[in-house]
Amino acid sequence: MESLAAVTSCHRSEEIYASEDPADRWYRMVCGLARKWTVTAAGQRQIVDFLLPGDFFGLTLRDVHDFTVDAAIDGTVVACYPRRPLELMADGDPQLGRLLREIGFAALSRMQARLLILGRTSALQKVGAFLLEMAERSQTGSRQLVVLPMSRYDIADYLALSVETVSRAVTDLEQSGAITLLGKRRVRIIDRAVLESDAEPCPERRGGASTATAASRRR
Amino acid sequence: MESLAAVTSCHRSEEIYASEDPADRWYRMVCGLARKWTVTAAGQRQIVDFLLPGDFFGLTLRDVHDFTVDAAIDGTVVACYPRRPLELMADGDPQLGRLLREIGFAALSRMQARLLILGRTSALQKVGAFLLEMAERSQTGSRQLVVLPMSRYDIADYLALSVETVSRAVTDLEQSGAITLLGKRRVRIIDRAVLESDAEPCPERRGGASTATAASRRR
DNA sequence: CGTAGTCTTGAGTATCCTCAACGAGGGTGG
DNA sequence: CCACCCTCGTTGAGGATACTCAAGACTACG
Repeated sequence: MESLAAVTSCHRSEEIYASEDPADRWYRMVCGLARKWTVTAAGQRQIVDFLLPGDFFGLTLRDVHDFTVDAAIDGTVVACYPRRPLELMADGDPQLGRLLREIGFAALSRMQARLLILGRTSALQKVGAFLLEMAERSQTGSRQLVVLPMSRYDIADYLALSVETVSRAVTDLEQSGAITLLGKRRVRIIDRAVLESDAEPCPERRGGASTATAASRRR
Repeated sequence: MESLAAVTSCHRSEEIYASEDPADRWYRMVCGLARKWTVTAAGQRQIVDFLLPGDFFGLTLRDVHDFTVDAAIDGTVVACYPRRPLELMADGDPQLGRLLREIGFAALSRMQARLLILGRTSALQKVGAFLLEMAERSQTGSRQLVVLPMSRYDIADYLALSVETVSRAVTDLEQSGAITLLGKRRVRIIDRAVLESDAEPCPERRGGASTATAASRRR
């Protein structure tokens, strides 16, 4: 598979591909950070995914891309693979076919995890969950330390919050002792429980699967 | 592939699989409606996906499921396929391997479309986008008519809103002339533009890809 | 040293959630 | 048959949260 790879380096805000571009390549992050985004009908930039080293992207059924992907920081390096040759190669190699399948599933579960974060109601919960996600995904060795290569604006557009709210949430989390800031872009996680469910008494769950009602009570 | 299928019918709220169940099968919706959900740390039910006829689900890399899937209405029918035999069969059949890959990609793009809905800021936008999504996915012949098999509670947990807010948004959309209600669960779409970007002056977008700032202005 | 981008904080307002009540429809049992 | 219960859907009032607008500090860079 790597025999087909072409590696390129990107500076900040350089587009790797744009929405509506022909989708004839797959990509893999080598290092740095990229963001997958679109502009909504209401005119907001919505970041759909942050792409970290090891992540594949550009996967689609359609023949053009739905989103734009650009580098979030200088020195972002991506490998790209021509799609047709790759699929042809997979036709003769079940192992590769299986790998490509798994790559798709990995992207899928990343999206589902994302949905759970966006589905949180309060800003504190969203930011807390985001920090935990980044701690999980960017294994910096220590599970405590989180490096945030992206700006607060990026985080805001990722969580569908305003920049100010993100900033306030980070400040609040620090003041409540859940995290410590080591500069603007480095965070030490002190209390995971606070980030997961932000100060929630968390009553017992209901028993039966009988009805749709009860579950949505409780914020 | 269909030679491996087993078809079952489910009554309302019957679980097709539960979170943490072994993930040894894939599923395909035949008819009816199912919901994929989990309960967040804060105790809310978050519906991650509505599953409509033709949709595949249960796809994962892990050996247990992350979410629970249950039937949202009586008479929901699903086909299920044993995972290992299917993958073995794919090893010898590139065409099938390709199909399985495409199934994964379809689920992925469904999730990305979902993210865009959840990322909307106002309740009117979320509900409007939801109606358009349902109109798109459940092809009822007419592009105008939308059938909503799920309850308002389900919609609320899907959009991360309260039931009351969903209800009010639907009422507002009707009073503003964007939709017409034909009973509680049937909607006629009058003005798509209103649903897409809810009363948005929509100024021109900025030009350069130079910075992250400008895009997040505008709600 | 000025400029541009980033990040934070404050004040006021709009939106959405909570709590509460009520009506409609369906099923069950006296 | 009708009372009763349960779920669903809707509406109103009040309060909490996040957004908007505005200003200022900090950093990097030419």
